[in-house]
Amino acid sequence: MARAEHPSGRAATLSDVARIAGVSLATASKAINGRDQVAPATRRRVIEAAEQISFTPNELARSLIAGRTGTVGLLTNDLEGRFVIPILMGAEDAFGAGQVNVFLCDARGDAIREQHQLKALLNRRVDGIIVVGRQTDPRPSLGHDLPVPVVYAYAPSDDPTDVSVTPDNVAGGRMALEHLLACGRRRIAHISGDPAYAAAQDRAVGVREALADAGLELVGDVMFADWSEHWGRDASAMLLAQHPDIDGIVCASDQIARGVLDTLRDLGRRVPEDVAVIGYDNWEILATNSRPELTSIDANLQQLGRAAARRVFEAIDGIEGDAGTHALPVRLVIRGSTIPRR
Amino acid sequence: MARAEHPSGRAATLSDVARIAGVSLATASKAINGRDQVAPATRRRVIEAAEQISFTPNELARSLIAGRTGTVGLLTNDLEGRFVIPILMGAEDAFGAGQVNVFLCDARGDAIREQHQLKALLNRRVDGIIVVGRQTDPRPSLGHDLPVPVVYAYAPSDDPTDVSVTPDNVAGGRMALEHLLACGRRRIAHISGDPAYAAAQDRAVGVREALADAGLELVGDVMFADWSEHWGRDASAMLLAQHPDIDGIVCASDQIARGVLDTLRDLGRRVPEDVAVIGYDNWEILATNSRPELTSIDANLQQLGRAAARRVFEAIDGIEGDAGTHALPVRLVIRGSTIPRR
DNA sequence: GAAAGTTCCGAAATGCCTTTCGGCACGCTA
DNA sequence: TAGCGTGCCGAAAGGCATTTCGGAACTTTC
Repeated sequence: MARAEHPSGRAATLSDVARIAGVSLATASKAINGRDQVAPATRRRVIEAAEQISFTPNELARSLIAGRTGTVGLLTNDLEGRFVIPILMGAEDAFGAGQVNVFLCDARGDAIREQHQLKALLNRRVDGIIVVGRQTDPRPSLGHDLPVPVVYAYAPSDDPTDVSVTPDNVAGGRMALEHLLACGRRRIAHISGDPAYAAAQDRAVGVREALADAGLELVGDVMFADWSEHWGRDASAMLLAQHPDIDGIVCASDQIARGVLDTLRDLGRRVPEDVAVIGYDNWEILATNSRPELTSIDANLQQLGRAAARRVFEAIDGIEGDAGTHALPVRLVIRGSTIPRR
Repeated sequence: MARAEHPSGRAATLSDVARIAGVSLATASKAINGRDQVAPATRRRVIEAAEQISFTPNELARSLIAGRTGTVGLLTNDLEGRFVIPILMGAEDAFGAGQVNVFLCDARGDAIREQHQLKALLNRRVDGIIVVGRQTDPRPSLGHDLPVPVVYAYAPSDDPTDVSVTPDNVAGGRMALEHLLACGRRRIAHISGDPAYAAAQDRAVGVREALADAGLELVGDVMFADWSEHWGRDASAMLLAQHPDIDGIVCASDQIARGVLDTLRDLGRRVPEDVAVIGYDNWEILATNSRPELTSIDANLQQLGRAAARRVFEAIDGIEGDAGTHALPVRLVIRGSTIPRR
């Protein structure tokens, strides 16, 4: 096994360094941490000694004194899903490599397990917690009797006095529709996902609002079912049978949009010339491999993660964050399914 | 902000408990940790006191004494990719919720950053480290002068004296081909991905071996380019133009297979009746949404993660693991692209 | 040359918990 | 009643690093 016992048999400690350098613990500590009250020559001696035995300060002991650990817990229920990861990356990014470390816990959707994880995190004295949900539906709050700040990301807390950050799905729906309008489309339908998801409802609201603002109406009703390609194929087939004159489709996910593209192709409709299609999520692997490539709404999840991390930071530093759910802006990524490419 | 200062202003400590219960620190510790040498009545009193002020032992102090922290570092370069997550889940799973916690670090492919992360992990005195690569190509070893055991997952270490676990790509290629043979196919081609990837080469080896064992030869050469749907579409178009009589295609990824299915559909070939297609990775979102659904090879990544965790465990407990790269079995997932479904 | 002021270093306390070991009190045996 | 064993509790050390504060050694000033 890749394990090399140090010569001493244990990791080097500060007193080892002090002994070798011929100074006291206190002096060694000061020298290494760059505090003054240490003569340059002494400092050099200490640092050399430290390097010699490759001393690294025990972060545990440090944390014990400092009262903060420089760790943050990330509690999720949806590692499998693709939404958590970018958020996690954003958070890790914001925390800065090496400064703060993230404890990752996946509760697998089990409330008991979540409690366990939470307790473990608190025992480890994390400085803060980010809770990442699997959908944008509100989730139960962890409560307020926790000794550390908590920020909810993606899925907001159901308690309005908690701090939550979530993507702005209404704005996303609106943005998608406005793009189709800008592309000259007027007969637009909306194929959505599972109606039980707040995300589906919110995006539909945005779509409707934008249409109303333009003095238009949706062609047919919003079509709800699930988030799959299958549904995208079926829904669009039904849609075109009923409304052959349609010229734009807003899809509530890229998967749905992929299905829609398939059907349109089968039916001989050209995209985007005959029908423009826009997806949602900007899941690159899907969006950039379709024919044509898929215009989509990107929820800026990495930025969401950064925002969550920033708020945790502020709270740790004692800055009062404003409670409530903060909807973060999304962005449009234009590809060939709405605007023809050479 | 969701932060409730404890009445005392700080988290409860063991001495608080002891004071309230009217016993000494030592007794309080014993009572709470279920050690004997404590009278039942005393124990009860202590536990009540602890609950009253919601005391939770400071894991930091504990770790400091125990010499082990119950934490493991997971060092990766590929959070974006889809391979790390199942491995991570498997590892988390094996470690058991609440027993061991995982520090997640993403080095973003930057060696400097990786060094930083590594150092941070060591400072935090993790008990072990799992290194997860982005491809199955060997990666540089972290070296042997580390005070904790290291296990490499997915991407093996380039140092054969390290412990590595990786999926068995040769067996996977073989398995894919044998399945096509079992389906009665004899004129089989292989569309692979980026030839620079060990995974692509290994799978091709397996395919060739299995063909040779059956006394057959590959139709055409192995086609290498990249892992995309685009390539799958283009490659299969070329293939069918040259070898119209083909009846089976092994694809080195599900993405490629999706492209192949598209082309076959466009050309009016029925799958699986005319041509059977098998993918690789068993990426459900792709495999179960295609027409027909895609038979694929699953690398059992979650199990890989568990195996890595187990080996780290063993090493922590002082059990000598056998060094070298361990290829873990993969499995076949049969769907409609090779066997007709009603 | 003595008083005052700098520099630099070290002893000790601190944070929180576990564990060892000594000792007190009680009950039992001879 | 003396002696011994047993059960229960507490003082103190230990793990690692930081910080405060007192003091020794040296320099400056008059």
